Parts: sequence; structure tokens; C-alpha cells
Amino acid sequence: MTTKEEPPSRALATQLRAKIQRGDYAPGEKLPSERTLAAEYGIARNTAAEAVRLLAEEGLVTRQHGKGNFVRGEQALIRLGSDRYSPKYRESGLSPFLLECEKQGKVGRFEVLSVEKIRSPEWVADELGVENGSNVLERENVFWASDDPVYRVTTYVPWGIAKGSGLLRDEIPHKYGIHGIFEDKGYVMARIRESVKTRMPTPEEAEHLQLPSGVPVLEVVHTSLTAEQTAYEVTRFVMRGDMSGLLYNMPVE
Amino acid sequence: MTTKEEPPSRALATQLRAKIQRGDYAPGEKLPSERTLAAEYGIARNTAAEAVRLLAEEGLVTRQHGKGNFVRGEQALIRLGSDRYSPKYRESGLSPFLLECEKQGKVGRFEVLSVEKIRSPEWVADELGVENGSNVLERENVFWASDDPVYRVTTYVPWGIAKGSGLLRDEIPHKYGIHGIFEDKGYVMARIRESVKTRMPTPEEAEHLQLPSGVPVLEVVHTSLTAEQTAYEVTRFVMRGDMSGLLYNMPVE
DNA sequence: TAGTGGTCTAGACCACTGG
DNA sequence: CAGTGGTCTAGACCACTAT
Repeated sequence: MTTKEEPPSRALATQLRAKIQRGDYAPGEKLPSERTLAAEYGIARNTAAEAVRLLAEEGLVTRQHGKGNFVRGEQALIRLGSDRYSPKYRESGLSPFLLECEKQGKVGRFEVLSVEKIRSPEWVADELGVENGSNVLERENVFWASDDPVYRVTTYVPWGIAKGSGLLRDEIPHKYGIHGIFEDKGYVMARIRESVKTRMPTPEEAEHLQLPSGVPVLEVVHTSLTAEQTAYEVTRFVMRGDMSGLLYNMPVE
Repeated sequence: MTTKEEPPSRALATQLRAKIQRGDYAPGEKLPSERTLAAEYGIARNTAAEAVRLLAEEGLVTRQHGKGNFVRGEQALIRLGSDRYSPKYRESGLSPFLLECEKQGKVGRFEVLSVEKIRSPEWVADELGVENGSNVLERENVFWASDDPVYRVTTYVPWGIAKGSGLLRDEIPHKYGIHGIFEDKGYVMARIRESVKTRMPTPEEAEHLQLPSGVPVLEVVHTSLTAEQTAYEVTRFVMRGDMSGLLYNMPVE
């Protein structure tokens, strides 16, 4: 007996989970239909569906309306490394994100959703060390790996820095991108500060990132600092958890 | 109309979500009972329960058998910083984990679950740069913040390093803990490498960490390196997402 | 059109919590 | 004990996918 006295839906979930982990159902494979499972186990269809839902919440199974329930295959993670701002990527013209996508046979690209002047939310003001509610530039982007949206990214820059610069345009008019513009204005990245947490997506995020149930997001808040410890840019990444990860490599100080 | 043509369970979920976010139901507050909701909205109890379940999956609500459904309050995060291995914590005798707990009025402690000699799993061998299946020491711990288990931690050390050392004992016989022992043997931490990802907990992890549904975990794999880039220790953290986060602060190289 | 999941109903009984 | 969630049943109809 796997466990003692599990109710039918959980018992079925336990059996299916074991079969998945044992490889009886391979990644990508379709599970028996809920009606079939119900008949085989002598339970109501609702109860079989409940078992499948439990597995979906664990991230083991994806449910597809009209098609069936499928074993979720492990996705290769697109790892954003702590060296992603390193000058070494400059000349190649390739960003770490694009490199990672390529490594996996995908096509990376990003899309500008909006560029606006807004009043800073409190957490942005805190990170930037400016007054709460002061003007900041907000740029919103989506990063795609082939047809999957993987990151939802929002960048904030103090208005005093952004004003009159190429940052206001949709297409960044600089060979080295957004950070090229900062450097031209004298803001050279010396340190970065990043906070990481995880949570379930809001319904809105789930829609934007096309997330099935059972997939959390990583929320990363990145701050760029000059050698004088001046914060000149904050970026918030919302990353789909099943396709992304982080990699840090740093000295102990 | 919030959306068009939502089915009853989702419609109720949408309404409750709005009330929660608006503060009509405060954090910690009890929602109306499922039977009450069902009566008020003219739907079956199952349907009302389904709405609540949706909110639980999003992490907004915690369901408590026999008591009721409650709005989940934001937990203060225990942030493990990248400086947690910094020598500056040495003399104080306080670890960053304990400091964070204290800051929140909690009592931090940890418990040793097991200390064993095993054959290295593949990922451990890869991180340590040793042969797959070679002997390693495995130490398993749980970290508590007052009565909540927050991290499940497993450390691996090449057997050649661990053999005959204090690492084999349950209680580490060194004033500076496990890393004190490494240093005495000539392994001084010069760099760290950490990979971070998120996922839903396995049922086992959910039980160990006492996780309600709608709470993902952070999985961090930490590797300690000497100045010569020799990896001498790997640790895997499984952290409950609603109570923990990470904080990195590092130079751009 | 047939097959699959999405969802609902109405009623039932069990299991847990708290007085 | 009463109140609450946990779960099940049996049947129904809808919505989506594929042929």
C-alpha cells in the first residue's frame, strides 16, 4: 500500500504519479481519458478529473481542452547568468539571452510593449533612491523564445537621466543597447543588486506568459549601480518558472 | 462586466479576488463559508468550493479544514543574501539566517536530519568535478523560523575531504561551523556559484515544509570554490517560496 | 461527427475544529 | 454538539479538437 487510506482521487493521483516517474508514461505522452480512468478505477468521472487536476497543480501534467491530458516534459531552462551585463558580450552583438535561445534551437527576440513617463511606485523609488512619486521612465518588454513568451520585463529610469535621451524611443538608437546610452551619459555599471523570489502568477500574468496551471514565476528585481553606488536603473523581471532559471557566479568579498 | 461569459466558479473567484485586493477582506480574515457563498450566489456548494480552490492555487487564500478559508497575508521574506558566507559574520557568531529571523521576531534554528556516506548523484558529481558515483558525504538539515520549517538543505562533500573530519559528526565541532572545518583543511572560499530555479513542491516536500497549495519552492544549488576554482562543497536548498527570497550583490566583472 | 476536457447540479457522508 | 471544509456520486450539457 502506497499510503494508508487515501481517498480515491488522491489514490489515483498517486498511482499516475508513480507511473509518470517510473516512465510508464513518457514525457509528452497522453494519459488515458478521464472517462477511461474513471471506468477502470470504478470511480466517477469527476473524481478521475480531480486526480488529474492534482497532478496538473504539481506541474506534472498539462491539461488540454479537447485533446487530452499530457505528461509535462522537462523544459530546457533558459538561464540568465550574472555575467549577462559583462562587457564581453559587447562586440559579438549577442546577448546571453539570445545565446541561450540559440543553444536550444530557438529564436530569441523581444518586443517593446510601452515606453512611458510615470510617477514612480514606492518600491522603484526605494531602489533608485529617489523621492516617492517622482517622475521616472518606464519601459515594458516581452522576451520570446521562438513562440513562447518567457519574460515580462519592466525597466525604470529616473527621469533626470532618461530625459532627452534615446531611452524614450521604442527602438534603442545605440549599438550597445540601453546600457550603451547609460554609459554615454556617464553611468557605468560597477555593481548589480538583485533580489529573487517566487510566487504563483496572477491571472493576468498567466495569460500573458501563456502559463498552464502548476507553473510558478520567478520575480527578479535588478538594480544597476555605478562605482559610486548610485542606482540609475531598476528592472523587474517576471519569468515563467518552467522555462527559466538564474545562474550567479561571484567572488566572496 | 469584469470579463465576458465567465462560468460561475470563475466569476465568483473574480469577485472574491477583487474584494481581497481591494481590502474588503483583509489579510488573515475568514471568507464566508462555502455554503454561505453558494446560497448568496445561487450556485451549488461544489461550485463555490471550486472558486475558493482557484484562489488557493493562486496563493491568495489558505484553506483550513474544519475552520474556514482565510485570506493569505503577505509573509515577511527571510532573505538569504549573497554575503552569507562573508567572514564578517564570523566573530558575531550570528549567521545571516539567524539575523533575519531575529529581525522578524522569530527564533531561527536548524536540525540535522542525517549524515551519511553515499554514492554521488550525477548532478553532484558534475558540480564537484568528481567521478559520477564516487563517494561523498551527505548532510541533510532543516532550518526553522520559530515553528515553520523554511528550508530543506542537503550538503555534499567529496569523501576525500570529509573523511576523518568533524563533518561526519552530527554537531559540527568547530567554532565557525562547517566552513571553519573546510578552512582548516585548506579549502578557503574564494568564489561561489549558484543556480536558482522554481517549481511546485513534490508531495513529499509539501509535507516536510508544511506547504499549503499555491506555494512554490525555490531550488538553489550552491557550490563553493577555492581561489584555484576547485569545488569542494555543494549544497542544495529547497526553500518555501512564501517565506524566503534571495538577495545578490556583486561586482560586474 | 466523435472524443476529450470544462463545468455544473443536488445531495450525501466523512473528518476536522472548537465550544 | 454545530459549523466548516474534503470528497464522492451520477448525470448532464457545453466547448474545443480533430477527422
